Amino acid sequence: MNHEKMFNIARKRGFLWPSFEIYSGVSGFTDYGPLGASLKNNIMQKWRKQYIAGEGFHEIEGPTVMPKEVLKASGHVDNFTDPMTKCLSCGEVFRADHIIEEAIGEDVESLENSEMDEIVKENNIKCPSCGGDLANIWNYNLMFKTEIGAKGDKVGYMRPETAQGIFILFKRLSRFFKNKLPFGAVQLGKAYRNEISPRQGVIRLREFTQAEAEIFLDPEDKTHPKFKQIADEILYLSSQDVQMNDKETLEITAQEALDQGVVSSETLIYQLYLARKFLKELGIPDEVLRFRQHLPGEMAHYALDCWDVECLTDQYGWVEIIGIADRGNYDLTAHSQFSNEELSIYMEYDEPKLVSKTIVKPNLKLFGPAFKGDSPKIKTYIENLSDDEVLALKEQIESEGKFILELDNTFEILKDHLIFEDVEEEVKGERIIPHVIEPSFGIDRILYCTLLHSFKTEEDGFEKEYFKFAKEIAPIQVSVFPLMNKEGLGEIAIDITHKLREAGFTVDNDTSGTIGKRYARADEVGVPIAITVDFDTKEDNTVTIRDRDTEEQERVQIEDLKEVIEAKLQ
RNA sequence: GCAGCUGUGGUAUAGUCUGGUUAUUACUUGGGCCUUCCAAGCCUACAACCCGGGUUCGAAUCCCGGCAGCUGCACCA
Repeated sequence: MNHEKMFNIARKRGFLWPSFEIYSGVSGFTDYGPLGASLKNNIMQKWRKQYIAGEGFHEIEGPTVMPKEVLKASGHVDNFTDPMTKCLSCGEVFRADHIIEEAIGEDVESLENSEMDEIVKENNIKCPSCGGDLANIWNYNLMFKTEIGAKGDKVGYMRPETAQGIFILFKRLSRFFKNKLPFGAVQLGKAYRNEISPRQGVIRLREFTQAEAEIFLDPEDKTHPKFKQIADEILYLSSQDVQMNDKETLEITAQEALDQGVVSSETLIYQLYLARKFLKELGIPDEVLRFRQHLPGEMAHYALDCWDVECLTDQYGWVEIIGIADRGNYDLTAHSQFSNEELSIYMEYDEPKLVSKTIVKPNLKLFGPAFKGDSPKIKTYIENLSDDEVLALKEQIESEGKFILELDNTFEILKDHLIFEDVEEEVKGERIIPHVIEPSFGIDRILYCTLLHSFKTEEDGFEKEYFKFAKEIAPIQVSVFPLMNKEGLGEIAIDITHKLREAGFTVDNDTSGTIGKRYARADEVGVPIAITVDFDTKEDNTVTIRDRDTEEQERVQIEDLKEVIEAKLQ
């Protein structure tokens, strides 16, 4: 693990470049060079393979600009902010709550801005650097704000996470999945957060790529059909208990994690397992991973349970690269309220249930004449009472003989106006709001950790530094070189390069320097397979094919190359 | 956002304190020679003073502002 050396080579060979460099750069952004972009695509493609093909989920792609309403409902407009104030004389900007806390020694985090303004006035709090007056407090929102349309009166934001794009499609998705739980939708794409001071390279970006899956579940049934297959897998878990009581990391099977209640559901455990499998196949080993449960105070207010997957780095310490949360029904409930849409799903019972209850209806013979023109609205009120309210009404009328109803007028409802009936009703199912389990991957951070942990150094006369990428994600799959640049070997190498490109491989052709140097260059960027054209090639149409990891060579007929390479890349 | 330190070819650096020649050296990269399988050697070429302003006859060097990086503080729903 060596951030500095790794980062140097990553820059030199075209993985990660600073953004807007010729204009001195802007922090919080990064450019992926040719190999970086390719590596990132390969990682995302692998993610798709695992979560779409592997789990039967489906991918959607929503807009990155969202109207204010969506983010109002999700809570981002109101809560994704810091209160700020500014000195009117020197222009310095401060976190308002921090200045106040410092001045009066009280925690004011939960107060409204206007309340904090009051405190500033009452306590005569001034600018800490020059003593000037402070402006009224405003909220600095971490979202990038923009305008939709020419009139500029429709406020939009760059999405701060991809998840909301899935929640707002719930009705459509639910129908797409034939209204059957569980189902999962995924989205890969950019998200934006205008961080106040991002300083950790690709670890904390203002524009970053997420891959998220939203798995919609029956709240009563969070079992997972494939759980049995992974029940014996060992998991390394740092639970709340482990963290708070300084215990050893748990090393238990998935089944034990479930039985002991360490993780709350089969589906959540299964997702932890999947995350680990994914990272392992990218070349990030168990030793540098930690599965850490959020502490009670750390957990977002909506989360029922939340686990972070963290990866060890030498430069930044433990870095959160994946979050796996049980968000309950928080998001769907919020969007349902704000949009007035029914975001629930009808669950049919295995067997219809017989429910006995009391219903109430107006005794129309007496009801109509008693209330005349007012009867329709009173009737509507009575019919919309909940089961419990009907019981309460019945009780009151039976004991007191009447019920006073306050609508736009006061009405006196007598016992004779109503008919109560005890009935048995057959209920075939009910509408429920699904719970959501969300694995959320930070692709840029995962790419960084992949680079870091694929990076190897060896002392071999000189220092050898190279990326040993998992074959599946190597940005260049094959390098082809002539042994020497003469007697037409170069032309044969170019010919093979073209043929392999047509066969669908990413192929590099390298003719400069010596053969040893070319191998070294290929190794540096983790090319798994190198092919050398030599003088025998001209005689018998064979080439040597060399495996990066074993350095073993074998001779292969040119026409067999495609199959041999395919087999080696498996 | 605050404080401190830093900023020279692709990389690593000399020069900055004490202003003055064509900005040092190595590696890398491109072209060539040589070379029969893992960074050999030789020739050659490309390539830099973070940006802007100021002081000065003259600024990589001194001063101011900005940007970026590192460290600490703060922030990270």
